Amino acid sequence: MSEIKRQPLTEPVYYILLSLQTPLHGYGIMQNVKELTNGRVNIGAGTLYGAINTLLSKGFIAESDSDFAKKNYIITDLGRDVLRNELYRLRELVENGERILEGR
Amino acid sequence: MSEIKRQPLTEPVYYILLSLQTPLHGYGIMQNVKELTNGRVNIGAGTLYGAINTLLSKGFIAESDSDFAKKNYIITDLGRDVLRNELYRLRELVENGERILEGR
DNA sequence: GCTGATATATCGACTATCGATATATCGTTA
DNA sequence: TAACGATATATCGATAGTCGATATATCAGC
Repeated sequence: MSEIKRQPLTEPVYYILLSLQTPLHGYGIMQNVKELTNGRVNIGAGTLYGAINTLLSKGFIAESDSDFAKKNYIITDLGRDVLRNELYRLRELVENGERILEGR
Repeated sequence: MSEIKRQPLTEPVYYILLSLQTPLHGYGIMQNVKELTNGRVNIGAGTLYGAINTLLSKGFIAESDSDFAKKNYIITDLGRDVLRNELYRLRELVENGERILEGR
């Protein structure tokens, strides 16, 4: 497994990548994440646009069908690999937590 | 739910709290986390001792039966509440990931 | 025309992480 | 007994991520 594919993701970045299975623009990501988490996760503007630039430069997302007012993004194959690995990592956290806290 | 009980935990802090169900010292935490995660999570010294101080000041852990060479710590009731909430948050991340990535 | 929602972007403050560095003790073994 | 690696605590600086505030502009409805 290459290093780049198994970096832990922060919660905002995880939800940004989950939101980009189909093309979506920045503001739409904000709303989508808020809805997905029933209002719990509110991505700040600074986080969002900073994260988008970082994800673009890492090749985890790409620009897609932007018009003059809205820039749309979509996850790349590399981004999907990273996201799948993150899901494994999260399952490990949950399993360890359940085993230790609930004695399973 | 009070604010302090639902702050997202970072991975190192999560594993530090999981390690302190029984009294343990700093270096023991390092080793325990490495073992729990099959070598994947390696908590740096700076992270560990910085996190211990933060957790002490927040009341999530407390000192317990230290001797001159080893300082032992244990999770508090507040810390256990925080850890349980973190487990709920992680399950939400996993469920959202599975639903969106695997169409469940 | 006014207002609020939509939309992108930058800034500074803050926090956490990490590896490097430092110091000291302990047990083994050459 | 001297040397070594493991144990153990602690600080430092570099880096990166998050957040809220601020700024700017467009768009729809009233």
